[in-house]
Amino acid sequence: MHISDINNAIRNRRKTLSINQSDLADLSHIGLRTIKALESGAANPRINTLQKVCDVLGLEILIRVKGPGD
Amino acid sequence: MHISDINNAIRNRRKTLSINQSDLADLSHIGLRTIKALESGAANPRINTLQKVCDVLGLEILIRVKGPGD
DNA sequence: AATAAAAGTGCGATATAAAGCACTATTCCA
DNA sequence: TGGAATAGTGCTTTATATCGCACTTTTATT
Repeated sequence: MHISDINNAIRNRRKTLSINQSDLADLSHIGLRTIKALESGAANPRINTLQKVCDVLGLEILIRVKGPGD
Repeated sequence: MHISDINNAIRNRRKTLSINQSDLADLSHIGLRTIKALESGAANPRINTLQKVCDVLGLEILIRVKGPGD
């Protein structure tokens, strides 16, 4: 899962967990408006914002050296 | 490499490539002041900013479901 | 030790993420 | 198909990332 698909990753994971945007907003202490922006792709979020949402969803963000076959 | 170690990941990778902060700033089209903030840890960068720097350094940002053993 | 190169930091200006609010659009059941 | 739940969007305000500039501190080289 590449970072350019943040919005889909988050949405898919949220749906897998069967919660709505409002729940995710509350659980992650992020404004609903921001969650909406995140999922609709109209966002360039700060890393902390992304991190908070990922924490709630059981997702992790990694940074690593790109391999030859990517 | 977890996201909380962004600064170290970037610094280590930059040193591996033997370039200085000023070079990295130019190559990634990010202000030197921002690169400095990034590496010194005094930053909550936007994902695009991080992405640009990672592109130059041959790093990739991933998002994935957290495994049981993390 | 002296100098140069590289990195860290304070400040002010600007751009924009994040927020709430109000409203519209879509989805989904009964 | 009508109503309820959920999701998307425009607006304004507030918080803060990003920027350049100037300066200090640290590190490296001779």
